[in-house]
Amino acid sequence: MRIRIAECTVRYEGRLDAYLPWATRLIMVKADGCVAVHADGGAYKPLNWMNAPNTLIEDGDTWTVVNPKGEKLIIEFGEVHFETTRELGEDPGLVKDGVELELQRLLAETPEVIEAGLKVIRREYSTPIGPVDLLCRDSDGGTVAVEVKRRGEIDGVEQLDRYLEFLNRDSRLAPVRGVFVAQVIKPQARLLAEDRGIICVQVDYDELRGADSDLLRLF
Amino acid sequence: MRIRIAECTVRYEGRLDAYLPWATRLIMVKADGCVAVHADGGAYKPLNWMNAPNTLIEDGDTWTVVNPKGEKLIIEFGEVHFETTRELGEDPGLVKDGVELELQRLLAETPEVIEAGLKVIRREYSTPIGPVDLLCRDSDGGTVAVEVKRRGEIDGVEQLDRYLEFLNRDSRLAPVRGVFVAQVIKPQARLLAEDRGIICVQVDYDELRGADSDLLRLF
DNA sequence: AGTTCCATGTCGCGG
DNA sequence: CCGCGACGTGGAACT
Repeated sequence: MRIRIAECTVRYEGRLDAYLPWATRLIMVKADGCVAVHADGGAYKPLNWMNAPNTLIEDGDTWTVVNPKGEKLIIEFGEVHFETTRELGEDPGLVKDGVELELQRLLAETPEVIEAGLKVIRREYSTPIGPVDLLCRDSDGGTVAVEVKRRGEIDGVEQLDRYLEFLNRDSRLAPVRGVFVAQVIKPQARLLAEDRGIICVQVDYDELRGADSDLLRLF
Repeated sequence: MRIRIAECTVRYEGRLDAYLPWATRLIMVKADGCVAVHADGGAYKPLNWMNAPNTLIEDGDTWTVVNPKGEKLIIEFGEVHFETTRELGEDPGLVKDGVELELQRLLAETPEVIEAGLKVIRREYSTPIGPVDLLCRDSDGGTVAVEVKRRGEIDGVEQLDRYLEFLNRDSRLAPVRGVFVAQVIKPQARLLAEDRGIICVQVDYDELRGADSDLLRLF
């Protein structure tokens, strides 16, 4: 990794055109070749950047970074206040927990938290327009399509609605009800869901983890 | 801005739980207090971060960053290979060009590139479910809702369809046709649009700029 | 390579 | 502060 703090202007020509006037900024060049230009504020996102793969050409006080798509980043330097280079080596990477897939796995193990008597037929049930998170059967023998989201928003409801439209064309499954499950469901999403006859269920991740381990303790 | 290159582990507890094993990384603390942990690769996004506003507590070789939402970032340091601090000052900020708003502005000035005889009634016409980009009247006196996108994808068509559903309930406007305008329109979006009776129009940004300045030259 | 969908999305604007 | 939509979204998983 190479770090430079310097006076500079930056021009980006690609998906849009953008320009940064003269100021002091930090320029970071990583081992994979990606370049990021940071200001001293405004969160983790750089002001300008160029992702790998790309080519960095140094020509005096001008750096030109181009990528295969034809996007271009041109940095013109004034005074360089500071510069250093250091190899960091490979990173073992991030271990995550608590995302949608985990939520789906927990719900697949304890579908009764969604609705009493609900049984999972298939996870990731494949349709031509994408996989339904959980395909279930309710206590009356009816089919239920469950869409799981961490946060329930309007596009998630529409996604489920598209699945339902398709599933209901299959005479072996029809009629299929929809259930929209999320940790939080936004009012607009709830409204649209109700309008489309889709039931909304909010679940708590920690409770779910508890219910899950309670269930496992029975065995 | 403060920069440290060091051996470290990082734990994040907040919207999810995540953990980074021991490795050499770059830690960046900006003037506004935000913290980012970078590996030597993998684009501009840090492995872990905490945005402002937050509080950084240094306790020996452990940094704890907490924010008002209760999210927490804990960095434990081993050997520190390098450290520097430097004030960069305020950044004048980025000047952008060529985004949706600009496209919308250009189209509002030359709506005839969408359809001959089209006239703009209102930009950002407000509805309870959001603003319609351009509300127009066609040469036959019919109402036309135009949704402008840089890239035309399926969710944009659905957005327009929701607007149309609403606008058609207004007897002063109905019937309202929909026109979906974008620089590129994906096949799936085009298919869905046609299915919903929505017309698709592709426009070229540079041509539009040309048409716009041609038009201005007449005055 | 193209497409779809998730994200600790982030960011900015308007109510 | 919430809601909502754009983003040079980026990134991963799957076809």
